[in-house]
Amino acid sequence: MVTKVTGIRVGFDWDARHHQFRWVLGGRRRSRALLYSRVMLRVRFAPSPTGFLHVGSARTFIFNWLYARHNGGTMVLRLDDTDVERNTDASVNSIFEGLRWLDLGWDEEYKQSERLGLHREIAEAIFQKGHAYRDFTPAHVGDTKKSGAHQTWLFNPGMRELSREESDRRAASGEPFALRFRVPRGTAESVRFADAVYGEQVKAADDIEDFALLRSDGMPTYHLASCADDVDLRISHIIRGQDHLSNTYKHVLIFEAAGGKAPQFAHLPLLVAPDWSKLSKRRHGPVVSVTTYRDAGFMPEAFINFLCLLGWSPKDDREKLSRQELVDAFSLEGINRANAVVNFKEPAATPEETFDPKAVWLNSEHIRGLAIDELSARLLPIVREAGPQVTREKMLAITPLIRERIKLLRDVLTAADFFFVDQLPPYDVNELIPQKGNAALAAKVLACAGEVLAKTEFQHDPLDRALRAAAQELGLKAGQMFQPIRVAVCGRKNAPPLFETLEVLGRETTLARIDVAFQNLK
RNA sequence: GGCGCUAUCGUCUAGGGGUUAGGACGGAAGAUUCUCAAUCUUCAAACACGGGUUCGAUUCCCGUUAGCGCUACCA
Repeated sequence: MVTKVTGIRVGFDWDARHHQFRWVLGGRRRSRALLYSRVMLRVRFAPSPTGFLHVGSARTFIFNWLYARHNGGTMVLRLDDTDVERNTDASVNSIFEGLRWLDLGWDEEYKQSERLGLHREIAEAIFQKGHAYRDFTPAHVGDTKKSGAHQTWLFNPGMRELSREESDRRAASGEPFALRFRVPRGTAESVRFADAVYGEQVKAADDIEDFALLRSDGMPTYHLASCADDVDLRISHIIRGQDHLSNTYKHVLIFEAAGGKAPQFAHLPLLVAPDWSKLSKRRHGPVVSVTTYRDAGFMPEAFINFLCLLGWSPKDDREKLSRQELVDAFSLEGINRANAVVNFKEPAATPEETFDPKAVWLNSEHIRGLAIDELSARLLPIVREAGPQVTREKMLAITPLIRERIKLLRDVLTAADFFFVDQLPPYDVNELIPQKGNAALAAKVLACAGEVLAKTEFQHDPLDRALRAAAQELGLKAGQMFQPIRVAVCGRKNAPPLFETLEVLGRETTLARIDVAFQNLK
């Protein structure tokens, strides 16, 4: 394991001369290192840039970050980009875009492709120690699963037993080979590790195949590169998806062969689709991509909150948790073992129907938890980008009227639309007609309202008094009076409370819209 | 096929040898305000199945089933 003391490196270091990891204790400042000696917690998030950042990866990132922050540890971001065939810049950008939106940050950043020398050295060392062998079998083409190769293979016969002399000779002659790990066979040995989530794990070495370390083009495989970097970067805890649980045996083997000690593992249950299948962009569309949530108007803190509740629980009845509350509450013990369904709807109609209802609800909770000026500041760019060049002041006045009426930030565009235009788009004139009334009554109400509002101060209380008085005079219920006015100024029945709305709209706009409605009624 | 992981309301989960199996979302009904929303109240809704162990299992063990993962010179 790796320790570090403020600013001083303590832990495993790769010793190129002796082909192994060695313990190092803080160089010149050894005495101080000993003084402050404590285990430094280091975690990493290691996405491979072969696609956009998806929600499962985001959750892995978040859990790592939470664990680091909870324990005062270090968060490492490492791009696992050893698959040159499939890596794309677009993917790298998408991942950073997603992570930036999450706004959690990280402390150190690495790229595996810049560390190939280290990987090869370690592969060489493992080979020199006899834990690996050259496999000159030509690479399989295509998907072996589909080509009917369902039988278990554990090693390539003939290659494992190749003498060192012959192996060297064929390698020297330029024959391509993959380097495979020589897993102990027929020894009744087993590989074990303790997983912080899944408990004690044991597997017979005989059931582990001779996995590749190096491809025939000399590039490291994921297993090798990942483990080599984990040791070199002194990662203390590997928190990752459960799809790696069975790979972990191989990793333990690599850690041990490289002369290091395996870190602590914690595997996370997977996020799956409503039909329990794996989340995939091809099958489930954009709902699996983090940026989709951003673009739909989720707030990062709500999205993070939602993801944390998938496969983890604070063990009390809290649902809405702030970033800090999550940091405080997070622990590996709270992680579940069963896969969690992201309950989105497959055929997407409206954004609200697409996403997991709980995510939407949490977002509305976080919106309501925001101070008006803060919420207003988040809403403003969304509105401006959509067209209307509202002023900051006006947005600030509108915000309290819609805060409890929007679930996603983008809902501001539909909830406050009538504040953003000079003239209302056409609406159904029949909407102007109040309960138990007709067009004539609506016209009467609007005419009256026009008169009253022309001479009323545009403040909540005066408006309230004046309009209620007018209703009484006309012998109408308040609701019958308010509806025609509301529809006249908002263009629809469902809108924020009337007096506040009129106050923000102002006398001029209000009267103009009432007049238009009055004309339309004829 | 082989190896492994998992199984509590529709979904996320709490719980754990004796409980009215708790909470949340979503759903339904009602209250309330000028509509909507918010809020409040109430209701419906779960321990996958079969064997053990036990005085007693949803909880522990075994099996079945189902889902998922790994089984690539992908990560």
